[in-house]
Amino acid sequence: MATLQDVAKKAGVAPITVSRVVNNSGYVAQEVRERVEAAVEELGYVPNILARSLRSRQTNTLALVLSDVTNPFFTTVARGAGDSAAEAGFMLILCNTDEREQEEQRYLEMLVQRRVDGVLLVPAGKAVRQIQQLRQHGTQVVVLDRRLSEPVADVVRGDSLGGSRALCRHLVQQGHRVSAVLTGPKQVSTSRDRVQGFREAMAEAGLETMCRAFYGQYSQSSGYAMAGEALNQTPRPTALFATNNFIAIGALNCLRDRGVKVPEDVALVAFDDLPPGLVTFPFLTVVSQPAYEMGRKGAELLLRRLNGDAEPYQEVVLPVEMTLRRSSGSFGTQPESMIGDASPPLVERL
Amino acid sequence: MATLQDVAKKAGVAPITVSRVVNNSGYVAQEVRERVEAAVEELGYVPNILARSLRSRQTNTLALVLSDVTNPFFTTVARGAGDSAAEAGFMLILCNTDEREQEEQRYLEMLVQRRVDGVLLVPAGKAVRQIQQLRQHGTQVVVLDRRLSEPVADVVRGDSLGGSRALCRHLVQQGHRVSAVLTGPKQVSTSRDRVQGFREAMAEAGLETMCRAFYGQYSQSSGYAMAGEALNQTPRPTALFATNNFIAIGALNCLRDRGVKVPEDVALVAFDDLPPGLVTFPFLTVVSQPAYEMGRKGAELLLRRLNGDAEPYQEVVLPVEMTLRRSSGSFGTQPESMIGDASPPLVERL
DNA sequence: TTGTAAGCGTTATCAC
DNA sequence: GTGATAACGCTTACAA
Repeated sequence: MATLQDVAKKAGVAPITVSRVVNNSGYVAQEVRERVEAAVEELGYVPNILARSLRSRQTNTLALVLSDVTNPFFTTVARGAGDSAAEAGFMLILCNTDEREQEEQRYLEMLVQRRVDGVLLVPAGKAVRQIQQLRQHGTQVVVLDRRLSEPVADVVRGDSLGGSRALCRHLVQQGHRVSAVLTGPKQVSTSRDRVQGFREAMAEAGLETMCRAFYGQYSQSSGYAMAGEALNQTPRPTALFATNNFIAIGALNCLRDRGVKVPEDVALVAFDDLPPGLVTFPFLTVVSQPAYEMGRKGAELLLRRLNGDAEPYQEVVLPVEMTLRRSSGSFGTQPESMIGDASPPLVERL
Repeated sequence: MATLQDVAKKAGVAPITVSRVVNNSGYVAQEVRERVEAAVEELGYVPNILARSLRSRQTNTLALVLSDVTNPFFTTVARGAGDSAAEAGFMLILCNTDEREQEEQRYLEMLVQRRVDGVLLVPAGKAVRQIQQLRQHGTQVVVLDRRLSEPVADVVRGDSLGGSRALCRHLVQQGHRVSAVLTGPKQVSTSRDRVQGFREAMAEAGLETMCRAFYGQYSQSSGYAMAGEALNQTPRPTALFATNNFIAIGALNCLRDRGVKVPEDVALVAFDDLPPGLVTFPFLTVVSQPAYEMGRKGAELLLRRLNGDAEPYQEVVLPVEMTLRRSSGSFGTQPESMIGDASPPLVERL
């Protein structure tokens, strides 16, 4: 494989001159430039970014560390981040932690070794120490989706508290008195915030003693299990709040297996919509977050930091949107025709 | 940031000795090893993989170049590839081409510059030249999801022909005489193969003159448009075959907007299921591919190549699975209850 | 079992 | 405008 040196020899110039032509930096006479370009062409020269990065201390690479791309919410975040990165000429490394702090730690170490310029992190745990370590090694960090206990990095997240409060107020309005929230791990801020929104909405209605919170995982199986537990309570809840899409799906499966009808017997609302169109017959009342925007904004913020922006850390809270559908009984109790249902759901921007 | 040299000085050994300790390669006396490890610890030394890669000509990095992670099929492929890579200590770079050859080319060039060890490619076009170029630059390639016109790389793909044949035979069995296939770009092999399967099934039943093929994009909007065109044909088709999930969704929207009921007025079958559970009320009769396996197998094959496996190129055709559901009329014409429907769909392994 | 010397392919720095 | 020189941090090849 031809190197910059080879090109220099062939063009009869110094290596640095080739470098200047290739990178369009510094002054190069038109005549020399053409000679170099011809040599590049002839030799099929492809610059070695590793060598460049070693010297320049810039890899033009970002990483996105999240729990699972397979979750449609994160899929969309990944696409947004990827688009931002590509526009800036950066590549994006993807890492799935499955919400395990140990995996996260392992990936972060690998990323520092590779000298990625920045990391978009959806932290599985507290993350404060990890972020400080990254920064110590010269790696910038922007946190996505989740809050930090201390302001050690920029954060881009959705309005978990407001969204869940709206969703649960809706349940109260629908006449539900006994309800339960099925949520993810306690150490994840979205999990805590969404429970908090639930609590606040119930407290407003004087129902704090009538509701329960179940902590588990942001997974279908956990959603299934938690729904089962919730249904065993007495008095039995007439409404369930699933704090993410996977929990909602698990809960739905549990309800079906038990012969509990939604929304006739039990209402179900959830955080995170499935991408519009992906579901043929949208059914769940949800609060959805601007996932694509989250990925995009996060990457943009990160890139700005890399360009030396030294503003204090900021927390960007993106607005969420509530969509009322059948699962909370908002459209009567008769199943609608699966096809040809033209009545649009009610959408409220929060 | 501490370097290997710093560690060497602190431990009173030569740099190469530190290298041996860090990489667990070559002989190092226990006593020396401990001394080095202490120094590593004390200085917070993190190896610089860039420098290592520059010398060793290995980046321990793979790339996955596909059309759009947002497509649940590719999301799952990405997860499979990511898991394989992680197990081998490799990182995975993700690139979205949106089925544009120019973007693909741009990404491939960037990947060569970065000296990734291997590329998992879902080619937007013919790709033969691109693959040869990559290999010329020392980058291994495994092609996913799509066939190549010449055997220039390993291929891991699903059984498009067999799957679509089965799906379309099913349509014939259901009594459909006039039908149409809505498919992606002509230059993509899956698109051609699925049309071919459709044609073969129709020919078997002597219906070749009663069917039409519409080529477009693997997108919702294209699916919508093609369904519209198909419905304008006379005689109007009573069955549509969408060759991927996005086209199916677009078609479904078109049918709904036109007040055409599925499956009463028109039957719809499709390639690619949505991940089980992701859809609350599965409705579409589909052939689904083992997406996770495809990503995993592809990455494994690639890693084996990197380890010097010199077998001739192989084409791995993964079996697909047909699932009969309501959209093809397999379960009668009455909409079933959306919840509490315990009757399992019919699944056939091909 | 450990070390020396050279080089991987660039770019930063400074000089002309 | 162009170039010489050194350096980025590591590993290969060979020697001791």
